[in-house]
Amino acid sequence: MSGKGVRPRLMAIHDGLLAHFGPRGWWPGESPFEVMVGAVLTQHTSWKNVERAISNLKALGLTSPEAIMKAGEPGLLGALKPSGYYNLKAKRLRALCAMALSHGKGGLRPKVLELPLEELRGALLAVKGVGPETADSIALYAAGHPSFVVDAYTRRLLLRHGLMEGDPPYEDIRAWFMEKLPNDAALFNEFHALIVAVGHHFCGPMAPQCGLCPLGSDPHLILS
DNA sequence: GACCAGGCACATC
DNA sequence: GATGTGCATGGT
Repeated sequence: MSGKGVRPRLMAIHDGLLAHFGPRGWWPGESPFEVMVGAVLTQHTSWKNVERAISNLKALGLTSPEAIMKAGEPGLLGALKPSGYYNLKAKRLRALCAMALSHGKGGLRPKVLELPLEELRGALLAVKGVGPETADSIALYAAGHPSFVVDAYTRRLLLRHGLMEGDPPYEDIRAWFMEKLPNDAALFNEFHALIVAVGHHFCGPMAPQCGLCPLGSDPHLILS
């Protein structure tokens, strides 16, 4: 879909969701580094389980890239267990930490986060186990860059509203949002968080029907 | 017991 | 390039 009416429509969706759900306060995390960890651990995993794993890491003092490298893979497995895919995530987490440390330390706010957006994104995407959604989550929520995060709910929202058609690749959807919306990290932050909120509301296990798919139960909210 | 969750890499056709 | 599969726990 093209046309000048798109931005107002997107903003109306954003505003409607904000009015309904309130500010989401994303990302839940005490430091940029904790956001980075959470971004990897939440891959295809509910946030509840990620919280347990993060809590385990904290209890073991594994709260910095250095500590996680020092712990080794086996030293992470137990803590990561509740978040699922723990063998995989131990590797991914360490690969991310190694990359971060290669750009200098920085403790709870690793130096790598100071890179310009596209450089940071490239560095993140070069890490095995960090795909576009994880990279953009880190760029936006840990570094504060205006990088729009696209997830499964975002896709459904666009298709449900007829804003895009077919099965556009991740990069196209991200570029589309970034072209239509003002370049504002705070807006991207809230918008993605609100999309996840409405996704949970309509598509989560509790929802009898999905409001973002053609079976929609309450289109008013997201069509407003 | 089936299905899903704030993905990603890799194999195969 | 499109589609399929492994990775794994915890809630509904």
